Amino acid sequence: MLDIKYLRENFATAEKALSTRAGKVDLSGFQTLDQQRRELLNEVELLKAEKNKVSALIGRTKDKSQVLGEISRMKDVSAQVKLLDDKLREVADQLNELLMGVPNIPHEQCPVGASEDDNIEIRIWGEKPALDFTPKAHWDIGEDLGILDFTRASKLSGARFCVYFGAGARLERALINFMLDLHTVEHGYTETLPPFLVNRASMTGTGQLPKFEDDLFHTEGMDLFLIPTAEVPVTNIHRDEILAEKDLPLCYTAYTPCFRKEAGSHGKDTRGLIRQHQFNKVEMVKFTRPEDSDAELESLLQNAEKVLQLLGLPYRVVDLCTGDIGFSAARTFDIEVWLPGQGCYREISSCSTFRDFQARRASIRFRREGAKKPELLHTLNGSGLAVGRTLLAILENYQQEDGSVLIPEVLKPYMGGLEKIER
RNA sequence: GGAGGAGUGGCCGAGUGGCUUAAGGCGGCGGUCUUGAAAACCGUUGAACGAAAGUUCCGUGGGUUCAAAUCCUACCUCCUCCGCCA
Repeated sequence: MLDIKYLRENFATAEKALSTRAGKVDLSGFQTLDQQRRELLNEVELLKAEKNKVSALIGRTKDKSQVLGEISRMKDVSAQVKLLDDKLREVADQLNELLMGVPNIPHEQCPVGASEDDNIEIRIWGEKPALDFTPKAHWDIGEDLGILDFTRASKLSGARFCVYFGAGARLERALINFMLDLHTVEHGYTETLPPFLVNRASMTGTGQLPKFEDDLFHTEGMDLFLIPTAEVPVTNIHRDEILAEKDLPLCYTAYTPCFRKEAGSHGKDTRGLIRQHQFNKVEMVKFTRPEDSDAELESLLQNAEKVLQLLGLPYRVVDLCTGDIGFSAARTFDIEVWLPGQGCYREISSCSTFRDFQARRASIRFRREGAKKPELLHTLNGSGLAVGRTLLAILENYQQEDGSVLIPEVLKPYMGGLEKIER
C-alpha cells in the first residue's frame, strides 16, 4: 500500500510514476474519497467529543432528574454519531479498497520500459556447456532416465504435475538441503519452516490479495489459501509487530512447496517442469531499515547467484523494467539460468525490494534506538532458488551424450557420493 | 466432533455500567546516592489519525445504553477433559 499522505501531497508525481507500469492504474476517485473521509472524520469526532463530555457530566450528577434534558439530547447525538460512523466506514472502505489495488511506485533506479523486452541484462556468468551432440530437453532426459514421470502425474492430479523417482527425487531433496545449508551457514539466514496454508490477512499483507485471488488455490470451508511462495508466510511472521533496530536486518530462509493456478498461462510451457501447479522453492526474506534496503537487495541477489555459481550453472542477471516488475515490487532483479535443451535463458530466481509497501499493508515496523515513534521497515525477498527449475537446469546442462547426467560437485555429498544418474 | 474455561499495555495482573485519564507489580529508560556497581528511593515508560482541540484502540465484528474493558450476540484464538487421529 502506498502512503496516503504521500499520495495526497504528490498526486501528479505518483500518478506519473505509476503510469510507467504495465496495465492501467486507476487513481480517479482517490482525491474525492480522501477529502470526504477527512471531512466526515472531523465531523464525527467533534460530535463524539461532545457526547463524551456530557456523558461524563451525567455520570457525575447524582440526581438524574436534573439532567433529563441532556440525556434525551445525547440520545439524538448518539444516533447522529452512529449515522456518521456508518457513512465514514463506507467511505473509508471504498478508499481502502482503492488503495489496496494500487501497485507500488517503481524505484528511481528501476529502468523505465513498457514490457519485458525493455529489461536490461546487467551481467552474464559462466560458460555455456559445449555439447558436441544435440542437447535434449529435460523432460526427455528425465523420462529416459526414469526419474521424471509426467504421464503418471497427470493420472494422479492432472496437467502441470510431476512424479519424481529414485535419483530424481533425491536430487530435488539434495538441492533443497544444499540451498538451505548455504544460506544458513554461509550467508547467515535463519531457517524457518512456515505453514503452507495461510489466511486472507496474510495474503493481503504481501499483496496477493485482493487483486490476484484467481491465481491462488483456496481451500473449501476454511478460507485458507495454499501459499504461492514462502514470501507470504515468512514476511507475515512479523505482521503487526514492532521490531527493535538492533535486530535488523532480519534474514530468514525457508523451504516450502509453492502452489499456483497459473490461470493466465494456458498453453504456455505445457511440457516439463518449467511451469507446474506445485513446485519447491527455497526463499530468502529480509526485514531491513529503509536506508539499508538497496544494499540488502544487492547482497540478496548475490546470495541467490552464489547457488548457481556453486552448481556451475551459467546464468545472466536481468534488471526488470517498470513495465515488468510485479505489483508489490519497487525493483526486481531476475536471474535466468541457461537451458541448453531449450536454447534460451529461463527465470530461476526473482529478487525484489518492496520498500515499505508490504510493511505498510502488514503493519511491520521497527523502533530506532532511542526513538519514540516506530517507523515502517523495508521488506525484500528472493528465490534462492526455485528448486524444480534448478533440477531441470542441471539435467540439461550436465547431460551427456549417452543420456546420463553428471552430478555437480557440491551436490555429491548430498547424493550419497553418486557421480552420475544413468539408466 | 462433544463439554467446560480463558483472552486487559513489552510481560504478569486488578478491574463486572459513570473522575478508568486502565490500579499494582516486573521489565525498560532517566535521576538521587556510590570510587564504580548492586540495593534503596524518585520520576518516566503503548499505538493510530489530526496543525491543534480532540478522537479511536482492553481478542475481532455487531448490538444494548446518555455512558461499555465491564451487559448481550456472533466469530477467532488459546487452555483443560472426552472422542477420533498422523
